[in-house]
Amino acid sequence: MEREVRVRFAPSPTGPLHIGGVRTALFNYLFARRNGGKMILRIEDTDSQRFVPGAEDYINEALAWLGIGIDEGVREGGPYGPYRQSERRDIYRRYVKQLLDAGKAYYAFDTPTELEAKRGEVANFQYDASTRMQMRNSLSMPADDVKALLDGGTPYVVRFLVEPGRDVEVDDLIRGKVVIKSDILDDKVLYKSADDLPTYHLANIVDDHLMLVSHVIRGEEWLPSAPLHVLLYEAFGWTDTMPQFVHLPLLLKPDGKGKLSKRDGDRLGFPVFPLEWHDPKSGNVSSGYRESGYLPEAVVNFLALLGWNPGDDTEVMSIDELIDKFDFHHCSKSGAKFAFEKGKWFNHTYIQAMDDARLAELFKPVMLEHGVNPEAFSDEYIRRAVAMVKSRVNFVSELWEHARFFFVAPEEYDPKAVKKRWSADTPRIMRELVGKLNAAGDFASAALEPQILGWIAEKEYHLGNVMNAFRLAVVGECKGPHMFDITELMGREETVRRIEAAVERIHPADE
RNA sequence: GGCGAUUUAGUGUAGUGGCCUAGCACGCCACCCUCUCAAGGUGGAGACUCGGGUUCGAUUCCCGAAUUCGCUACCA
Repeated sequence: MEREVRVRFAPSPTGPLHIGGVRTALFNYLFARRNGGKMILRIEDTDSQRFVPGAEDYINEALAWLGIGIDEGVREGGPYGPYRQSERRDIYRRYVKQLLDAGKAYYAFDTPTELEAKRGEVANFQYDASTRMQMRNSLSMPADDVKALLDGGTPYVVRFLVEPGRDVEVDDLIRGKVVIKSDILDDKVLYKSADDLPTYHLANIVDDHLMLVSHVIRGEEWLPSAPLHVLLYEAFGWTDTMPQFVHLPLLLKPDGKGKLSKRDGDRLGFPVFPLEWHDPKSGNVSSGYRESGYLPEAVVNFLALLGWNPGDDTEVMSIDELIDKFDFHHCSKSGAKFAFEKGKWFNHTYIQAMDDARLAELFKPVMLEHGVNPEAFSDEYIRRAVAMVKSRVNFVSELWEHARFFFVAPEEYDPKAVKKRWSADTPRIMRELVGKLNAAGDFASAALEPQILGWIAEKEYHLGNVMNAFRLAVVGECKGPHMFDITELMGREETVRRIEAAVERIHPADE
């Protein structure tokens, strides 16, 4: 019978959550929801050396921003807690002892310095069946000596005893069966007495087992250690409930080589973190998707399509649609270069589809940043202004450069446009235009347009020149939405004021 | 070096032996639309890593090579 789907996202709080980690979290979430299962967030803080304060909060906030819901975790609680590994020491100790008692693990007293020296003198040194008897451990030393060291409080680690000569099989949902020889595996450290904490491998297996995890969905960088994990399940006698492994392809640098790293973002001009991160140690600030103006639903959609597809040509999908279509059958096996250009397009697409009122709300802080108080304008005015220019932006922040003229009269005029569209005769025509605008009854776009166009035709003026001079006066440059839509929103008074100001201030380039 | 994974246009991908003169999207180019800039519409350039097999027939199956990536810590 099928067991309940329970997946976990298990980041380690050593810094801000990376966008690749976000993708892993997303796939876990999508799979859990698709199968009516549970999503667990487990904090893997077994490396006391690399712990970074604030990282855990960051992880929670980032997932919340993206809409990746957690069913069980540090904040949410749940029946299999605690969900922070540093709080599970008792549990790990018990299982380490179990392995020790069963002879599947042993004590090792080699210091890090000794190991380092060994690696220096022996090429490709590996702590395994071929070398362990030459090292200082409970296998190579007399029992009395071991006991003495232990009693004396000598720091030690517990290593997993890997039996050589075996083919270890890992069944992966994306890659099929992967077989490796146990000979090439080393006796991994499972536990370190120095901080009374297990390493990833032990904690991971114990927790996944205890938390009833059905599918381990993680990045491909874990594939090489999956055989070790299989061996661990065997050693504990848990093979019948061993989770199904799924190793996701990695997110690669967009330009050259290697997996996407924290440095790449600022180097290539796109964020690699969901949220802005202020490093507590260095004080460095790394940009985030949220602060860069990305919409969470766009980020989710974009990320979902990096390494997965719905099996058809559909690309724009809400998170609910993604959940509905998600499966591992359509996951690709190879790493995906991080295509941030397409990410922009997704954001563009989501902005177009967004409700104008919501977009206007998102735009208000941007106005404030540019010294314009949104309170000085009606919500409707802002909403309509934003609606008119949104088709040309990828980000909410870009709305400003396209819509600023709705809020601030031009202070200067694009010199190239002036040169092209503002001739000696233009001021006269513009004054005439002002007269027409003042005389016009209805200032609505549909009503005003035929009147002005009619006047231009009647006078046999050059349509392009007049309209562009008009635009130049009102907008400050020759671009933007339909001219009469602009004037309708701006109103007669402001339109006329701007034309008069332009006539005052623009002097056609001499010669 | 060892081990593993991987391989369709610049990028993300569809494709499970004939429907492929290889589809879609981003990006790029052109045209249309148009008072401008976008958006939108239409069209275009652009790919099955290579070499052997298997087969009547391979992008699709097998073998080999190459490529790229990952792992190789008392980090995850």
